[in-house]
Amino acid sequence: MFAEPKKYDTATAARTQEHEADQAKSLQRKFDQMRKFNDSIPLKLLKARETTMSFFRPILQEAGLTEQQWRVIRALNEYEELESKQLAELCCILSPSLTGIINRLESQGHLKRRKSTEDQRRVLISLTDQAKALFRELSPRLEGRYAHLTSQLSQEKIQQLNELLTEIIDLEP
Amino acid sequence: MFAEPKKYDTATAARTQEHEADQAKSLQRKFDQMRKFNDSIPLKLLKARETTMSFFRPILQEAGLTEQQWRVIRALNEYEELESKQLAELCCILSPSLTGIINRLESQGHLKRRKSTEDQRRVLISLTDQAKALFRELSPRLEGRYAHLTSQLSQEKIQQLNELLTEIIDLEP
DNA sequence: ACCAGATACTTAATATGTTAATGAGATTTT
DNA sequence: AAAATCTCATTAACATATTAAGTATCTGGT
Repeated sequence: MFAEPKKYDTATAARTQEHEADQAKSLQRKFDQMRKFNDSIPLKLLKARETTMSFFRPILQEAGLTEQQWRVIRALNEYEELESKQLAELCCILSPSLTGIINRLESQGHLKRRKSTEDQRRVLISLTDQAKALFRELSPRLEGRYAHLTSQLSQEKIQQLNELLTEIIDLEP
Repeated sequence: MFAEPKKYDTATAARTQEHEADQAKSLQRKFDQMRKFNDSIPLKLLKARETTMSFFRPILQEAGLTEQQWRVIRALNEYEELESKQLAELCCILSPSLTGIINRLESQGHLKRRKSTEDQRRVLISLTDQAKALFRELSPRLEGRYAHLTSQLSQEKIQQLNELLTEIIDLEP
């Protein structure tokens, strides 16, 4: 059995429908026997991530940082110094994107580049004192928001979710 | 107790480390008592989504479609005709992005725009026959990949994951 | 009927995502 | 050792994400 086919039901859309006869048909699905648009793990992962990020965005925005920039700073705070490639893998950011992010953070005085002495191809990246100070300032507030987020689910659910996500992450196409 | 602090351990990094004495220190964490970089729900959601999308990307790429474009086509295939705003909410795409996506899909002949007769502000969007045909061609292959993906987890885990994600999606910051 | 405010979509500006190609430096092969 | 190959970072070209501002249209109160 499938769940009852829910019509498009955000508050806005509900209001919209009343005033829009054009769409009487569009809100009725064609094939209720097929997998629904919303019944998609990738889409739900996207939406879930969006919700979780909304907990942190205001703080980052106030600090003038994007979420990707914060990920980079956070990773460097933990590992001291990393190659571009390592940073990319840790932060889940592709190399070409990371180049730009590093450029901007560098020009803002948040991090330093140096070339590896042993392999001139590799670039080693680390935080400046300024960025370390920024991290110490923002981190507690963001951790507070993280606690607020996780406190709304039980400890078991967090555990479950972590395990499920880890399992998915390790799947191979 | 915390898990043992894992060093950065992708295959590439492992190779890298051997040749890179510069980083002996960087791979050792500073404060092992704090929440780890990788121990983050938002990051795991991002990585999990990335893994799941890797199941579909080759097919979409071969068809010359981005994942966002496919999301739009898929939604329109189900709802026949939608307003820009409804489409944005369904697909989890912000209006400004959607404008561009719609423009490109329209110029490729995949969809049609028309203005609502009752509210001149609203734009109603629907698929062309060409796009419907494309959907019928791609859908089975993509559903096959989706089945391949879900078959690697038990039915219960899929169920669990769906519930957990739905719960997170509905959280309010 | 009028007007202040709300709504839908678009534009603008900047940052990032994505794939392909490039250039410099290392590694392997012959 | 020289050539072919591989690797890392960057650049290029295009698509999308994000926030703010703009335009046209609609709504509700007066």
